[in-house]
Amino acid sequence: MEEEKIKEEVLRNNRDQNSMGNPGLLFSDAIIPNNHTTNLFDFPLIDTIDSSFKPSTFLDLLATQDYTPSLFDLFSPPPPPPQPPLPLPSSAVAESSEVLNTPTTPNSSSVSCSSTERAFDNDDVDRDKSPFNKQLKAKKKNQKKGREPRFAFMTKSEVDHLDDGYRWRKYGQKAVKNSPYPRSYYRCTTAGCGVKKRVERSSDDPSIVVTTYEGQHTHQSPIMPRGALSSTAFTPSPQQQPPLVFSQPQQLYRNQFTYAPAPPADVVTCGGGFGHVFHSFGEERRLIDGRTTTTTSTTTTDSFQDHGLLQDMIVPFPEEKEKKVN
DNA sequence: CGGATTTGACCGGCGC
DNA sequence: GCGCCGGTCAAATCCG
Ligand SMILES: [Zn+2]
Repeated sequence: MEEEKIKEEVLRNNRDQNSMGNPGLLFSDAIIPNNHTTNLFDFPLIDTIDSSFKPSTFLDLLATQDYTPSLFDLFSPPPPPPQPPLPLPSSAVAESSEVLNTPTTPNSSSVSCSSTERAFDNDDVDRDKSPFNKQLKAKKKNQKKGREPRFAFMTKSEVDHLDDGYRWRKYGQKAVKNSPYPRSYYRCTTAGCGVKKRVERSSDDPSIVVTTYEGQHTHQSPIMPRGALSSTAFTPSPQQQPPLVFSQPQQLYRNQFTYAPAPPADVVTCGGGFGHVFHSFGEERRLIDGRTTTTTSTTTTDSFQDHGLLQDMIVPFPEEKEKKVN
């Protein structure tokens, strides 16, 4: 299966080259019409994620965050960097996800955004299982703008399935309206963990995968620290056994790094122009077929000037990776 | 044989 | 009220 994906990606790549007039421009082109601010970035993204999102919602969620900081605390554990077998020479990447790994690989770029948060809601799954009705189970969850924490990751990768260390079961796939690529819906297979995730490729940049996580895992990643699947005998992750949650309510990680691989400055970060809580975290990297992808996600809290941040976090990568040769 | 995918149908919300 | 749309379910299927 993966192979297929790879093939697909290859195809995509071709297509990309063909149809894309400006491959150099990454999402910036799509997402940020103006090289003006970061806010813009956020908006579009969210819009994409939530069809009927609208600024109000955005506000709402932000407000929520601001309103209940403790919630953050509750589920703060971001997708712990599973750190797959990454033979990266980088120094220790270590512990904090916020610590941006050193750009070991050329092909990586990332951006992120986040959204909503919601308190614990009992998911009442009392779906009626009437035999007569074909399927009348409507999940009453919040279909629209529920209040669960959501984190969107933009990853530059050719493969959809970035191994984030968790086990996912696909439960649906739908065509995305404005995109030739479908969106896949996954759910964490761990019992008691209702974390969901959807993965879709950017229509503008086939090489970018947008992964949206919903909820927080109530468990550690199933992947074992000492690798089994990794042929590499070395364990990248030092010790990833935090209690469960970060006890830091305000994890103001400044991890807003973005790599600018080829394009010098189309990087973007998300910004919350509303001046609210900022949240961030996460990063996943995967080495694929010689290609690495990195993702980072962040959210913002205070209205900040992405300017400075960007500057700070951007790691210009002059190195031109060997793109796929084909 | 068990678990993960696939895939078409269905559901609730929203816009018109 | 109807149709569109995103999201989910579940039966069938696939695969190790
Ligand atoms: Zn989970």
